[in-house]
Amino acid sequence: MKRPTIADIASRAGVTKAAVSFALNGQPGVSAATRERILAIASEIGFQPSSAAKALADGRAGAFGLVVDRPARTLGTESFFMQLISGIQAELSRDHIALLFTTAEDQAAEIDLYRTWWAQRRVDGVFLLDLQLSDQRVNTLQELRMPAIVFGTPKGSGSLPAVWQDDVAATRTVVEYLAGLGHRRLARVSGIPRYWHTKLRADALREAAHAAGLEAMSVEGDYTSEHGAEATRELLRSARPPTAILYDNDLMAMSGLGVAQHMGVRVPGELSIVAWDDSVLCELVHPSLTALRRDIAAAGAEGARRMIELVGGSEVGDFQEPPPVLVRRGSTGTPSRPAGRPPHPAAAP
Amino acid sequence: MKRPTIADIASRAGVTKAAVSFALNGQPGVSAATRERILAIASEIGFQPSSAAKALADGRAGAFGLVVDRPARTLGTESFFMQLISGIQAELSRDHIALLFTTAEDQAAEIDLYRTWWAQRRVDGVFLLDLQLSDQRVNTLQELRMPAIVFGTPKGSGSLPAVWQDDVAATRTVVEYLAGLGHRRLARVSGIPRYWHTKLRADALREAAHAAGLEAMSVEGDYTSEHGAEATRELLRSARPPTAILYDNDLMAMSGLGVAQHMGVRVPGELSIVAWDDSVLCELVHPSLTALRRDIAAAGAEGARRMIELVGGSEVGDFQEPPPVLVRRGSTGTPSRPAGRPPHPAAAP
DNA sequence: GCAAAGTACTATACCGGTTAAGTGTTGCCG
DNA sequence: CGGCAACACTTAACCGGTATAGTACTTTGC
Repeated sequence: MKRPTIADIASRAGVTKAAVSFALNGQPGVSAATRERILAIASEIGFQPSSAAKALADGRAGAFGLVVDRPARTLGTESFFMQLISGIQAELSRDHIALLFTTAEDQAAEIDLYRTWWAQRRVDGVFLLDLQLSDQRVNTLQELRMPAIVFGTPKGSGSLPAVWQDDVAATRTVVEYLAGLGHRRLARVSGIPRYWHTKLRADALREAAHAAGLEAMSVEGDYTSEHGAEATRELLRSARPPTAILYDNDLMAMSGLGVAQHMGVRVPGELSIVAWDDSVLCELVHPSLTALRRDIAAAGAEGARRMIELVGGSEVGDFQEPPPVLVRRGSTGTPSRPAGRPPHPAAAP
Repeated sequence: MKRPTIADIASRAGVTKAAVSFALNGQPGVSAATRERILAIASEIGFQPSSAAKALADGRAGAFGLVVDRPARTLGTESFFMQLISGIQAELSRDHIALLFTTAEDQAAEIDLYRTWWAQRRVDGVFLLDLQLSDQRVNTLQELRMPAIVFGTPKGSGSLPAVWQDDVAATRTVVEYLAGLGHRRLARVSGIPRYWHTKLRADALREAAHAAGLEAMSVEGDYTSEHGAEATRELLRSARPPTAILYDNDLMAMSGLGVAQHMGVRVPGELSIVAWDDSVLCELVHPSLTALRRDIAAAGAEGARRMIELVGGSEVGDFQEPPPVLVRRGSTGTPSRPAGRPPHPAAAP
């Protein structure tokens, strides 16, 4: 009933603990015959090494950490985390590495947690999310010399390797698509401005719109449906409302759609809507939402692979994900009433 | 730069490791003066005990596990897990206990994971979700003598303590509310039938409807929006469609609402909708959805407390959560066209 | 005034692995 | 046939804590 140790295997095989350790880890020092006998016994009694003993002996916790510091309620896009975690875990489970996952009240609590985990040797490294413009976590981790992989832009990640998607190219894709449909006035409901990706997307929108000869405006949001609704009302009530809005997440896009419909603005007839982050929500509403889809699980897996290399002592570089795919659905179309302009001015130069 | 150990503290305090251990753990065996000196040094150098060493010495991993085996895509939008985890973590962090969280492909993989965790002494216990009618996990955990807390009905949880909500009472609340509004024909779009809570709710609906003199029908769903939509179409096309539908989760309720509106069925005029599980989604749609709200984080915290007691060796019993609250919103009302009956037959006995 | 009891420690074994150093046997070569 | 290397192990230290047994010194009791 008691969980077996290498000592149990050793006595049953008539050798010492050391021989068992060699056999189990593929080290030289035991004959092939003995090795096989030991492995047979180990698998027969279902031996698994104690993670604590292993951690103590080799100085590796055999675990990584992931903390989310957004308040639990406003996490609109939880599917993100589940997908990320299952992608990460797919890689980690092969090496029997565990993932510590938790939520934190704020960034200070998150940093505290890193300090504690590191001091306790609970984890060998952590995954960082939602990089901010001047991110204290990066400094802390570098100072602790704690391995970390950033999911997000390498800008501002310091020496920490990043797994990132090209927000600039993605923005350009959306702008060109909308321009091609005949839109001339775009708006964006952004996420929280202190995040790097928010800034990158904002800059990219400005540039891409300029390059395509379009007007672009921006309203700040915070990923909640309330802000999505409020921002949409504001935009649609303005003197020269946009004919297309790009939302920084699916939840705001959804509530924006609701607001537009409530105000009697036809989608996509009078307003096209694009969501950043595809999800089941986008398919669920009427019309369904055109969205940027990203393979989150693949990013998680890539990050996990890099983390393993990193704690193994290798030099690890940044990794750029394949560009997100624009999934075209019912919420985007040719603007039928483009506020005093012909429907397809782009087609008539 | 190296992380300090009790040996470092011992040499700085001029005592042995044992004295430091006594001082840090509040054991007798050191004078008050020495204890204070040791504690001062410990906090000065930011000492935290190595979790591995501690685990090895006292046989406790200092961590619990939580596995979800629903496919990552379908559990996407439910904030359930985040809330549960933050509730659990709120209790665990006080004792510096970690939470291992991961997803598994299916139940077999989940059970494998439990076996591995237990054999490796990675966790001291696990939290179980979505109890099924004949749940192999319960058998496995009992056989391994692995501590576990079930989030869900005590029926079928065997000897494992459960933290549960009274689905029967909640169902009755909904039925009585709808009956009070004048509804006479109810339907339910259920979750996956192999789950205990699905069965309990089904039985409860039948009984409560019978008691209130109502008709009740049921269609099977699987928590995805596709099934929610399909089931709704089926119900509304039937010869005698219901005037109210109770959905087993928010996502199916949302898509049901969409289908109804698409079919030209007015909500709540011709159809009332109630969702099990409140979330931001329910507030987001038009009309907003009446829903059963449960304090998930509180349940998580309660489960965590019980888990700590359980691995501490105490006898732990089941805990019944406060009944879920019915949050009344725009999706429910008096049936204006109750299929050939007067609007308020309940009021005219 | 001296044994018994208590206090404040130290010394050490132990948890279950890994690993460097040591030992006995065999094989090969000149 | 002696010497040395290679092999197949064993011995023992170590990781960083906890816990038990032991020791020196002080206090208490009669």
